[in-house]
Amino acid sequence: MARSAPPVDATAGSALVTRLRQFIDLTTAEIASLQSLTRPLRKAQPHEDLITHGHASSTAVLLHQGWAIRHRALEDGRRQVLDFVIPGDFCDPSVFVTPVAGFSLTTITCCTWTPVSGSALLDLIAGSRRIGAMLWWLEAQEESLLRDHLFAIGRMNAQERLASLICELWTRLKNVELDIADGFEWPVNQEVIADATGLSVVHVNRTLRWLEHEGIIRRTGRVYHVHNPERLRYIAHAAKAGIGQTHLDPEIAARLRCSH
Amino acid sequence: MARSAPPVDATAGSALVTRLRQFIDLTTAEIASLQSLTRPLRKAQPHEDLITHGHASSTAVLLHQGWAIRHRALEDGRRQVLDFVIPGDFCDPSVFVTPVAGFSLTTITCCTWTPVSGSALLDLIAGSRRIGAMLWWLEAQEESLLRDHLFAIGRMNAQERLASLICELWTRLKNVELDIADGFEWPVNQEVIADATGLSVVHVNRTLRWLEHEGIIRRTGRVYHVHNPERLRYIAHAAKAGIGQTHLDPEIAARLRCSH
DNA sequence: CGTCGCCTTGAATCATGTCAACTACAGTGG
DNA sequence: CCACTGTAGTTGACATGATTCAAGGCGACG
Repeated sequence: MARSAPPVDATAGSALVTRLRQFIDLTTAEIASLQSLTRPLRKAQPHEDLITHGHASSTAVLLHQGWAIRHRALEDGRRQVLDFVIPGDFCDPSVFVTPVAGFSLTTITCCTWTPVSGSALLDLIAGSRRIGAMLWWLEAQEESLLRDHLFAIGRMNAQERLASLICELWTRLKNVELDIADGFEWPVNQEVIADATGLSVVHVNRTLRWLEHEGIIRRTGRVYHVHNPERLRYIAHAAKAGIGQTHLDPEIAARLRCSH
Repeated sequence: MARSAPPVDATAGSALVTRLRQFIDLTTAEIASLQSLTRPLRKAQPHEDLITHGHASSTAVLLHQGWAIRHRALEDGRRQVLDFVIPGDFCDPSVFVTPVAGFSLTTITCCTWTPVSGSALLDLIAGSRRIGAMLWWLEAQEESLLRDHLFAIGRMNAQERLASLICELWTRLKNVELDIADGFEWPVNQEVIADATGLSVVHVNRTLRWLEHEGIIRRTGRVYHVHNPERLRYIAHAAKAGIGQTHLDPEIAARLRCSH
C-alpha cells in the first residue's frame, strides 16, 4: 500500500523489479535505485563466460534477459551445473568477499546483464536498509535453491530429479515473466540437463520421454508444457521441497517497511 | 600487525575468533564484539534440534563446541545431510529473512551454542563494517562448501565423494582446532556419512574399508587418521575443489582494514 | 547432398543399492 | 557372572537403476 509504484515498463532491468514487487511494495525511490543496476548494460552472446572458474571476479552479475548457468568442471570432462540463472537473478553478490570464483557463469542464450561492483553494492545498501534486506533475501533464496538441488541429486531418482527441476524452473519463471501459463522455453540441450541433474544424457532422454509418455509434460523442441502439474509436483515432492514457498514473511516485510 | 590482539583463552566462543584470526587481524574491540556472541550460552544434548525444518526459526545459530548437521528428510525416510556444522560455524544468518527453515539443524554430540537474533546481527553490523564483511565472508564460505558438496554428489563416485568429504572436514577442523595433526574424531555413524554423500550405508562401509585397505586413511572407532594426504587429495580432486583456498583476499582484507 | 549437432533407441555392462546374516561391543537387569 | 538387548560395523549374494557403447534419425545449414 502506502504510495503505490508506477507501472514497470518493459525495458531491461525490469526483471528484478518485477520479481521483488510480487512480494514487496516498492517506493518510486527504491525502483529508481534498483533501475540504477541496469548501468552499464552489457550484452552477451550465447556461450560467453561472465565469470570464469578460478579467475578473479571483482563484480557480481545481475541478469536482465536470457538464460545462463553456473557450473564447475573437472579436467576429465565431468561437469556439474550448479544452477540455472534466469532474468532477475543476482549472481553472486558474495563474490565481493571471495578472491577467486568457485564456478563459471556462462550464458546459454543471448543475454543482457550488468556487472555490479562491491562498492556499488555497499552504496546501495547504505542508501536503503530495505534494499539491503532485499538483496539479502535474494541470496537466501539462491542458497535455498542450492539446498533443494543438493537434496534432489543426493536422494532422488531420475524421475524425481527431472520433475523437481522442471517444477523449480517453471515456478521461478512465473515470478519474473507474468505471462507464463503452463509452458516455458527451456533453451538448453539435454546434455546441460544431464549435468544439472547428475545423470547421463541418455538417461535424461529416457526419463523425459517417460514423463511425456505418462502425460505429465509435453515437449515441442525445447518448449516444455506442464500438462499434469499435480502429478509433476507429486513426483517432485514439491509440497515439502517447495520453491513455491519462497515468499517474504509478512512480519519481515513489515519490518522492512519500518526501517527506512 | 597494528595493535596485536591478546591471546585467545579457551572459553566457549573462541572458535569463531580462532577461525577469523587466521585470516584477519582482529582489534581488541572486535574480539570483544565477537565474544558478545557467546551470550546467552546454551547447552544441548546429542540429537537435539536447534532448528527444525518447516518451523519458524527466528534466530541464527553460532556453534561454539560440538558437532551438528544440517539435514532435510522426506516422509519416506530418505534423508540428505546438507553439511556438517563444527565449532565456529555461523548457521545460518539468512534465517532472518526466511520465515520457515528449509532444513533441520540437529546436534550429534553435546554442544554449546548461542542463538543470534536478526536485530543483534544488525546491531553488530552497524557497529563495525569490518565485522559485517566478516559475517558476509563466513556465509560465502558456507555457500562455497555447498557447491563443492553438490559437485561431489552429482559427479563423483563413491571413493571420490568420501575422500573429498574427509578432506573438507579435516581442513575445516584445522582452522578452528589448531592442535589437529593428521587425524580427527568424526563423531558420526556410517548412516550419517551415507546421508551426507548420497550413498547407502553398506556402500559407505565398503568404500571406507577400501580407503583403509589402500593405506589412505586409518580408523580407530570414529577417529580418522589421514595416512596418505597426497593421495587423499588426489582422489578428492582437492586441488581444484579446495576448501583450502578459502582464504581472505589480501586486497579485501586491506579494504576491511581501512573501513572502520 | 554432405556434415554437424542433437535427439532417440537398443543392448551390454557396471556401480551402487537391497536384503540378509553375522560379529563386536556396551549396557542392563537378574 | 550370565543372559538379554540394542546399536553399529561388516560381509556376501543378488537385484537394479543408471551408464556406456553404438547406431540410426532428423532437421539446419553451407
